[in-house]
Amino acid sequence: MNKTKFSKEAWLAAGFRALTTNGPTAIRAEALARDIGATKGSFYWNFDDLPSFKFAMLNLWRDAVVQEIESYILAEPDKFERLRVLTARAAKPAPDEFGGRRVEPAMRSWALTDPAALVVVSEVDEIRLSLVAKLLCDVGQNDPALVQLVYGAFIGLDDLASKGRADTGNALEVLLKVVAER
Amino acid sequence: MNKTKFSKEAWLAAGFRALTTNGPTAIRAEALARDIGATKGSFYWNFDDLPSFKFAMLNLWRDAVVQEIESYILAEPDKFERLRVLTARAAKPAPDEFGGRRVEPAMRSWALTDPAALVVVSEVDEIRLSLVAKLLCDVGQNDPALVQLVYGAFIGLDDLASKGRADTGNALEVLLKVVAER
DNA sequence: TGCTTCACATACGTCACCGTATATTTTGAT
DNA sequence: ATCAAAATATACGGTGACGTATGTGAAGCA
Repeated sequence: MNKTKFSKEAWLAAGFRALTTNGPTAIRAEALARDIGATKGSFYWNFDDLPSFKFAMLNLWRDAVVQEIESYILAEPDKFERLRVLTARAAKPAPDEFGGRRVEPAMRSWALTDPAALVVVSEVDEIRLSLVAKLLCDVGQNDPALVQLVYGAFIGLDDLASKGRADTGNALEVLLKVVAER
Repeated sequence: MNKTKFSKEAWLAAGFRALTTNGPTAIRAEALARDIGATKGSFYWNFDDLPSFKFAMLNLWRDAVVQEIESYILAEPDKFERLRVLTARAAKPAPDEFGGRRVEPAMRSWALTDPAALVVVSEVDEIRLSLVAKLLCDVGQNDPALVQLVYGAFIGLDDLASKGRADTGNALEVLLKVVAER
């Protein structure tokens, strides 16, 4: 299928591995090359330079997030089931996560120091905040602060989970239960 | 007062500036030296090497967190007021934050890639989770998932705030209001 | 004044990385 | 089998960092 020895996808996957294990500054041409058993030559053939490679990573992630939302959550017809699916996805991140490790905290961490990453993470936040607002609105909850609370908990619990602490699923379920009782 | 030109404190403050603006890998002897107008000589006189400098940063932060809890929250006698103070501190982080920027997200980000940082962040999480558990217990809430939810929201909203998005205070207040209604 | 120690500055060798330029191999078309 | 293009490898100059070794001005004390 792959005509070439090292596809763009292979390079990008290596990029996400580097990002999740050693942070954004670990995204380096020569290090990635060692990882996949190639040399810089292939990297600079497939990508113009490091910034454009990182740009490709960021776009890939945003597209995956949008895809995830559309295929898992919006596909669910029932209002309440949609919220349940949301917490379930939060509890156990997509199994096809790049590189096998949790990408979300790494992306948010990246955005702290890289303006290009901040742009994309902000776009994703916008998308997901709108989604949460809509889902909550569908079940009769219109408080904007509640939207921020749910999404904030989503983010924070993911961070705690990445450090092996929180049981994300239970905690978010409690929130939904509490909301349902209003 | 300072007999020496460049105190350990000045170096550590520069370290936090570097961390918050450019991430953990920006904590470099020569870069910090340029920042405070010194050279490496002073750095390696005051600290053994980079790992021990980072260790000093991590300890300083943990001590500040403990200090913060003891002086602001535990000092408050009223159960409910303690919770309110907690949300207030979350909304507007300590004004004496190192380097003038939000340290919390940077520390959690650091912990993603540095085992030494993970140890200290985990200690801090332990301390604050116990604190939240106690505060909630004091007002009659014993659900462990609720503790995780509150602390998760605390973390996540801080991250969102660092990206200029959430109004941390309002969101956490909503949570407490909801809890109070149980 | 001379000596020592402190608190830095400077000089050095090494290494990892960037991006470019230039081989070299592999693939596809004729 | 030949030739061109595609895909990857190698070689290079330059930069910035680490940690060590050594130089140096100022304080403190004789």
